[in-house]
Amino acid sequence: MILRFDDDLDLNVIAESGQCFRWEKIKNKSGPDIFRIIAGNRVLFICELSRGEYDLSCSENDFRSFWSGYFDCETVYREIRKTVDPSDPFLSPAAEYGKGMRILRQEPFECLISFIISQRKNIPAIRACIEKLSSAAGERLDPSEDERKWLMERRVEKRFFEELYAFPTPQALATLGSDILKSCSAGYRAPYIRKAAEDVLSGELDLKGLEKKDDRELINELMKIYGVGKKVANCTALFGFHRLDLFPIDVWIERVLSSHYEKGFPFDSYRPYNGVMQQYMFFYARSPV
DNA sequence: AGGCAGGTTCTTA
DNA sequence: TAAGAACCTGCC
Repeated sequence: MILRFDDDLDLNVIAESGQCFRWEKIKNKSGPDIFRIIAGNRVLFICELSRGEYDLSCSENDFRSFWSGYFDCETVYREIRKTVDPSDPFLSPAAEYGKGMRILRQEPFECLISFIISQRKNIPAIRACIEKLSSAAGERLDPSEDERKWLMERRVEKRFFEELYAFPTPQALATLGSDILKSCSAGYRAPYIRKAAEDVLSGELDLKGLEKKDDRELINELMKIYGVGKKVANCTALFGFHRLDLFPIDVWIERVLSSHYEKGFPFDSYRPYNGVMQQYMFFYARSPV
């Protein structure tokens, strides 16, 4: 389907934002690059044809029922971006550089496990680990006939869609052999992953139930999970529970805060969207220039 | 070769 | 309560 969407949506920015780890950019010599997105047990291929015009592999129905929510199409990020203080010497250029950023609505369990994995790993390593886990324990994902047709027409190489795996369910992760878990490069995080999956499976950890808690209480609950500290809890809440005001502080943001905000970041000015500001700052701080 | 990468837990004072 | 060590693994 063709989508016309005039709010901020830059696929390159989101793919490199560090909020999601299963976006793969498929380079295309004879047209716009195509992004393959795996979310839960769904896959979507999408590219930007021209400014504000996107080509998606899904049906309009699938877009309405799932992807539009995933991309958080209801929220107008352009308006949030415009609230950035133009005289802020760091955030202002950061927001300009990160124009097109959105906060995806990702699935809480997938998010939780992904950010547990992320500790002391760089982004390529996080991706690799999640891919290994998914192919070891995830359900096989097969594009529909229509999607295949879409892919063939655009000359997408088969290796990009012939063997895809969903993110593993709590059940699958809880019962995965620890030797296999280790072989997915989970390292010392393996017991954390196992325990979190077991707790969700047993009902001791009720992620669905956490949705009604306020931000403070949600963070509190997430931090009770073995292997989840302040940073992972904040990332899970921001990206997995769509708590747009939460502001995860990792090493990159820490550097930004200490070098540009000695007197403190103006959180009060950006409520309830401090998390969006965090994404601009993170993306800008990590930019090659 | 040794340090480091989107941290957290465990130990010690 | 706070600082420091230890932790898997892969990549420079």
